[in-house]
Amino acid sequence: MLVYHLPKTLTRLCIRFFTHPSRLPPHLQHTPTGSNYCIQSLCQQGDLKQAIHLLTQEPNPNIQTFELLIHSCSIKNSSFDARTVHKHVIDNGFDQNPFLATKLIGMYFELGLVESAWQVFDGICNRNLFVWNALFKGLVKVGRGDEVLGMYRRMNEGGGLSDSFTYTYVLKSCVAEKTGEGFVEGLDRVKEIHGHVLRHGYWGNLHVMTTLVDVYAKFGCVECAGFVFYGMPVKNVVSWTAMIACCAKNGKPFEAVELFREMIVETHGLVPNSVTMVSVIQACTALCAVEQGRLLHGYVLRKGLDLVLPVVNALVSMYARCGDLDIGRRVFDQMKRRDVVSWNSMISGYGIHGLGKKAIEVFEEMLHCGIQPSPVSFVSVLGACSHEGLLEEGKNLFESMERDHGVYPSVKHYACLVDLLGRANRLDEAAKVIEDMQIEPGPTVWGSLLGSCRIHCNVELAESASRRLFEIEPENFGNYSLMAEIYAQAEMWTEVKRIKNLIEARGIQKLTGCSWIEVEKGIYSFISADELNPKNEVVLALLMKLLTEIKKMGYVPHTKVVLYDTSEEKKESNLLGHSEKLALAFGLMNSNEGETIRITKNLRLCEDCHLVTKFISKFLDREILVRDVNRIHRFRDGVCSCGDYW
DNA sequence: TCCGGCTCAG
Repeated sequence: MLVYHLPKTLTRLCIRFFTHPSRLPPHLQHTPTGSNYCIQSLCQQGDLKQAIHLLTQEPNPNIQTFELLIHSCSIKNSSFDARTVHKHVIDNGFDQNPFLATKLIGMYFELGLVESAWQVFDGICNRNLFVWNALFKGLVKVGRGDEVLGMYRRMNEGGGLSDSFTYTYVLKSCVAEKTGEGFVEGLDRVKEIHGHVLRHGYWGNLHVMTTLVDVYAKFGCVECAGFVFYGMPVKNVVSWTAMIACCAKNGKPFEAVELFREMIVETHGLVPNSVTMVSVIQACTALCAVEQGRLLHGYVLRKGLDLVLPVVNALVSMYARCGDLDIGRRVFDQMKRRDVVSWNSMISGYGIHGLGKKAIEVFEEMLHCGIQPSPVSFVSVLGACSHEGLLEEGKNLFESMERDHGVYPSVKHYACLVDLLGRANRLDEAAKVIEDMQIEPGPTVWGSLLGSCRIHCNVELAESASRRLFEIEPENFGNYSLMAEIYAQAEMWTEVKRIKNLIEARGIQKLTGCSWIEVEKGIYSFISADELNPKNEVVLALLMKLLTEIKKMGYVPHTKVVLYDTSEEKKESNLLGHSEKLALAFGLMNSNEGETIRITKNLRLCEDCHLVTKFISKFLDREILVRDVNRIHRFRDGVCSCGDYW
């Protein structure tokens, strides 16, 4: 009875109690307002079924009621109810209401019912900007970015003006499109939209500009991203983070860490958030900078960011990939909550160390905990099998993917399988797998086969794989160098020359070897040089001294990896300039006896460097850790953890 | 009244 006298605003506050018409105050019973209250109340309590039941009896539902009903359908992920509610929207004459149309479009995209979303959009005569934006947002969400640009043009032709939201969606749609229609076209579109953004005066808008930074980053254009970033009149944590992530993801981890420092030192009041931390931890992972990483871990703990799953996941991965697998495991074990990414981080951590059996163990533990494996879980565990040569286990896991877990093998999984078979010298079987594939093999799969051919010196199969690779990936230097290496191993020098001519004729950019090492919390990079750089004089002197010593122990330079047809002497000198050797010598000069040396390299470790590092680890009784693109090599007492099989 | 930017596993 009290409610009877309450003013309207207070009555609204009481809505949550009106879960049934009988609970309404008398003056609201059997009135449209009362029924609306009941439906809204039920939606808020999550009882969608009952709400819809009332809806069928309600003569006059209003816009707010429908808004809540639509929202509930998204939350409950119920397509059936969604269609019922939509039907009622139409029956009640709201089908031309732009507000509800926006909500309906959002709902249908949320439910993955793209065609229904389109129908709502097409049915609206007077579309306002919200309706357009809902369409763009939804299309990006469901990965149909390729349909955005055409609609954006149509909107412009119809005289519609964009706002900052429109630009962020349209920009993101270019990324979604990147994989589908080609890289260059996508990038051109970003530049085109960039022009629109500037012409319409959005150059100072934080959201739009940050999206631009991110989108350029996703295209790998660090320069363009930097241009936008440094041109921003006002920056906040998010824009800084976008730029840091851009560097971290695009092979410039060093710059990422520098930017992080700059952000903390030079800006006032900008506090890194969890996303910033994830990005900079990722950069440290790339650099094998575990000391930096430890400092960041401390910061994470002080700020209570260790409750944020992605942050801890990034830490687990950082320790594991930097060689501190045990610490990674400890962080993992202490997690209160784990998602599939946490598990995958741990699985791939074991994999990169060549501990396939441990990786399988963790994978099974994950299943036991009721976590549904993701496609990445299989990439990680199959990769781990491959590193330890666990052929049967790997094959069984591959077969179980679809059968037991409903995960369809993608090219990456096939690449793992081909690698697994190839490394085990089952090259014909590997080739058969490719032949029987239901999907287009693509460069990763052919690349796996070519890599295996290198291990087992199979020139014939390598030639057929490389022919395909040169066709589908004409710009990838790695393929040419791999093939040249295979010819060099077989001492087919004319063919080596032919490949080198091909590289020149096609104007392919050579990949420079680069190694990083952390010394006293500073990070140093070394670039491989064909000519010895006098700047590295001290480093080279130490290196030569070491080489003289290990030659006495039986080291013979592995000059076959040098693809120049030149004198043995010149070849040896070329080997000396490899970045990992320079980094190693630098590390030895700047560390204490007994300290582990950690180096990371952007390419595959060459046979000669591998050999030299083995000898040096024995000669100086040092543990040396080298992470190349594929795995971690732990050198101890003249032996490498990879078993010379990488 | 309706919508935004940056992150972890391969």
